[in-house]
Amino acid sequence: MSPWIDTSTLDEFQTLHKLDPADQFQIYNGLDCCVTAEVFEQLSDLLRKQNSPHAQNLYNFERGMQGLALDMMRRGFLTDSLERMKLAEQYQKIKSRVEHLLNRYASAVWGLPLNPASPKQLREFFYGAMKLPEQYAIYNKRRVVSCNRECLERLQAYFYAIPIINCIFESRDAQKKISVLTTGISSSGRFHSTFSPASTETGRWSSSKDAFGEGGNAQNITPELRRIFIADPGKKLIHFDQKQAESVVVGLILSALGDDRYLRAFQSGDLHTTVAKMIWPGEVHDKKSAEKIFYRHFSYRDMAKRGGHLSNYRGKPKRMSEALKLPLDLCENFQYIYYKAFGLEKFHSYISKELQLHQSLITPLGMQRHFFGNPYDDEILKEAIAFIPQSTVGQITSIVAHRAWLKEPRLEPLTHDHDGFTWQFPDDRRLERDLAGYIRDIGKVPLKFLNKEVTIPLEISTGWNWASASHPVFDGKNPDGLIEYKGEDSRVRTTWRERLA
DNA sequence: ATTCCCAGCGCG
DNA sequence: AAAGCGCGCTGGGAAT
Repeated sequence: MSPWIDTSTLDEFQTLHKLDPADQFQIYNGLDCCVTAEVFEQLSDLLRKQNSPHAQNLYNFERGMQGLALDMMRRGFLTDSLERMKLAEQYQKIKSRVEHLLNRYASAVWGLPLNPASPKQLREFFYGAMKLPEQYAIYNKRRVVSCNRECLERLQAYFYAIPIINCIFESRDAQKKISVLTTGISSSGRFHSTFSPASTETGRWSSSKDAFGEGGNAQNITPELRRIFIADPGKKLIHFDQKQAESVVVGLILSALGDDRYLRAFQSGDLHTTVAKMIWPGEVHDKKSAEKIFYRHFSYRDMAKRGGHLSNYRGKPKRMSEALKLPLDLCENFQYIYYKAFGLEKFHSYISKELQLHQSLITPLGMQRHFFGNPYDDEILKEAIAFIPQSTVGQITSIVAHRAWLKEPRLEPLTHDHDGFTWQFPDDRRLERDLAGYIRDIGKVPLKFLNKEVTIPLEISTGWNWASASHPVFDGKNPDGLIEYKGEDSRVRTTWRERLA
């Protein structure tokens, strides 16, 4: 028999800690339920007083996503343990080797070892011991002396620093991957994440460690590591992504403002390839040549995508030249042509005007975001310019996943990555065709902005691991990876057969 | 020994 | 003066 406890007068030290643990848990439970209910009463009151359909819609929308999110969190994503251990070992070897080498270089310079993960040591080493000119990066609108990748790349102009910097890059790359491969995968070999449908400014989902502190963010896994993520035995992955999604939304807005050139460029072919052709007319003439590697694991097309995005969202040529490793004059020229070709300044000035009139924006899907900063400030303007495309695309993904979750139990939800979503389903060719058709159907989410309407096309792919089969990093050696589904997939699960043999 | 912040970096 | 936006995690290192 538990005592009556009045929590409004409960003293933590005088009373609570003297109760037996069962009673303490009861109190904890009671507070968890009752305080939540009290918060709800207060919040719904606020919502009523605000009398805004947008706020109520957003609340309903995000609340409705919780079941789907919980389903994904409980299921987790199976990983290939053997492959995972092999990769982790491989990166660990690379890391020890380059760090050994790095320490030899460092000893020669300043008689001490050098930890490539320590910003402090790196600064002292390059700008102190080696006397190289200080390089700056910008964090949180602050300009600081830094040794991040861009800064070190600039230091490669000093030839004697090149081998040292290369060691640091190799070590950092390896470490990043090791941490994903080794941190907290449950004993069943599954990677679990928390998915939060209501934690971002834009209405995107966020992903993080699971409730037990294991697993991690499933939204920042590199193409290379995605190969570790596999379908359960007897299952196959099906994935959609929204093609050039944010660009379409920018195109929709421009079109509603009376300029449909950007939307037309998208409708007449691959937009990012078109942009790549504009930047590298000598190297890129079609989609195939656009997919050649340009820098690290980025293709020309990837770079064009980033350059286009950056320019759409008001990135300047200087920033672009650093991000895309291109000469400044080329970027200035590119952006001049790009803006002129598509009339992007109309998009920017429209957002600026809305911001100044209302201090808020409403997306084609009815999500409203308030901007509390100075509406004449460029910083707020940039947030606002990025808001509508980001929000719209993220919410479409959620809508499609939610529709499937309500109606199609054979689609087991696994991950949400902003412009795309991945499920697994029982590995059967007829079912595969039906489900691909089903996703294509529910994937049609018309967007209306002012007087214009557009629907973002989906690309559907299937496979047994989460990496693209055709991604350049695999050099054609990922036969089980995702490939675009065009009515039939004649493959069988190769690695699985080898594993059983 | 633990907590907190920063720098750096992955994804969309 | 110049700066795309949105997230979350790790390791280093200072603070507690």
